[in-house]
Amino acid sequence: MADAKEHLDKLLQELRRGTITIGVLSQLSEAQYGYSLVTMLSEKGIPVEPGTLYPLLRRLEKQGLLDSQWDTNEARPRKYYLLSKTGKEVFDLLVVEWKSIVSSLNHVIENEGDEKNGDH
Amino acid sequence: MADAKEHLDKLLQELRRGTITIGVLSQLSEAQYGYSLVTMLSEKGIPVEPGTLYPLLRRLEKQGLLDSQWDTNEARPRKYYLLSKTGKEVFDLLVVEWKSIVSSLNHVIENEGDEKNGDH
DNA sequence: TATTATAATGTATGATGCACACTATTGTAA
DNA sequence: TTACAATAGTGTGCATCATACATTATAATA
Repeated sequence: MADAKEHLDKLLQELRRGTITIGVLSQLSEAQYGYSLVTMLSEKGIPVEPGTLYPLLRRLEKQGLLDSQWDTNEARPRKYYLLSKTGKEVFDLLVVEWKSIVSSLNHVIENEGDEKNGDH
Repeated sequence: MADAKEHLDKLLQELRRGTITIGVLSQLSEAQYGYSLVTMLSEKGIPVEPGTLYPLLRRLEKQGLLDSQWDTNEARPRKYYLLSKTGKEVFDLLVVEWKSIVSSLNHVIENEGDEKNGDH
């Protein structure tokens, strides 16, 4: 029983994987900095470790989906990220595909085990 | 523009990751063998590579979520997999969490960019 | 019979992203 | 000055997935 829980955790981790990216991109129509994203997303039910987020932001920037800019005027320097043009496009496509995945999966989950529809 | 597509593919792969497990588990209230799962899931909009599925099945069995049994009576020997008791429980929990993830994500996707709710 | 296609299972390898556990710096409040 | 919060960063290890390949057995076809 105890290790079923551990396996669950791992499976959940895999499930969440990739969704973090959508979550992040969804918040970057307006510029945000890393720390604000961490708290913001957590409040919205998508907890992200800083050690996960920061590398993610850098990856997305390197891929050209985000633009970044340091703001050194405020108290502590903050690095603001914003969706690039490409990022917007990719985000839109991602959302479309995401919905398709969700719909397929909901379908198999609900029809789970009931195979008895007129094919016998 | 061309490489945005590649990045998309990679992001999608990450998105799908983990969902395959739910898809597989959802079909195993009744015994199935690997090949039948591949075709079955593909028809239902969840394409899986055999080279992905077989290791996955073995993993899940090793974790105690699946039971397996060879059937050597039929033409070609087939290895049938079925949800174990633990597997059922884990699947149910996975589904709950999955729905929660979906709901959180849908929420941030739809509220994308509209931050203007009385907190300033 | 020889050949090809397809059903069916399996393995090895490589790329990649995520969590975790750190380090580091700067404000601010005690 | 001590301590904590805000803010950003790095390095390592693990697990999953895709791709490609290998293998056996049957069915079909020439």
